[in-house]
Amino acid sequence: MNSKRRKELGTKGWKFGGVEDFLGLTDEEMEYIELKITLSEMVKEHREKSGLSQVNAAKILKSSQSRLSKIETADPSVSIDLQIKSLLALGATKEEIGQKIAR
Amino acid sequence: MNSKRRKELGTKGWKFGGVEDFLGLTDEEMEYIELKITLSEMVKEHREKSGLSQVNAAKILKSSQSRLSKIETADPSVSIDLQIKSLLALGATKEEIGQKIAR
DNA sequence: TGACAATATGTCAGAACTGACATATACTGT
DNA sequence: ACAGTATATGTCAGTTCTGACATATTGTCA
Repeated sequence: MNSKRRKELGTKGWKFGGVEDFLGLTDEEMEYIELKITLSEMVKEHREKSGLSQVNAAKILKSSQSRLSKIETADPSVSIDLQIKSLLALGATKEEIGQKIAR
Repeated sequence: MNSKRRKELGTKGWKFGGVEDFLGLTDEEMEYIELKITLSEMVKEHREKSGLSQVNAAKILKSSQSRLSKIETADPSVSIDLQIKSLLALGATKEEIGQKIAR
């Protein structure tokens, strides 16, 4: 990740733990963000596979189109918790989720 | 799960989505809880493998002994988010996490 | 181009989560 | 039984996340 991209994340609401701020994420922070991005892609895939718009899928999730959009774009205001609940609600299994995370 | 156990969870702070309340968890809710329990076991394993007490491990996590205990007992007040951050901080990799979730 | 559907972004009040503390219970060795 | 260590449980003020709404942007088709 170059510093331009990092700055971009920074200005969009990502803020990172300690001293390193955003000129040097720890491995741990990197993995966390990567994980979140993986899950966001997975939600989008599942939704599209079901032929649903965000508006309709949001109803299934008992949420709103705007939040679903944020889920699918790995917005910093979205927790991994919500991403996983969304995946399960869209019919993904633990197996699928784990496998995608692992590789 | 029998209804006694379910009641126990109910009284301990677990509360489940909709109509079914706790006489009939949806698959989705079951999977969510199972996932949380899996992660809680994983945190404990990792900590013990490192020979750390909850007090010492909590320092690494920048949290408290009591919260770590809750993480390891899958307390309803703990998010999957926090469990995953904890695992990463204790040195687990995405690969390990995914694999454990998947099987 | 313009109308329409889909997705993205900004904001905020209410809900859920977090770290910290106090306290309780369990486990070990003496 | 007692002291010491480890883990569990209850509570709460402060922080973060959530759903909803408004609005903006992007994509599609005639």
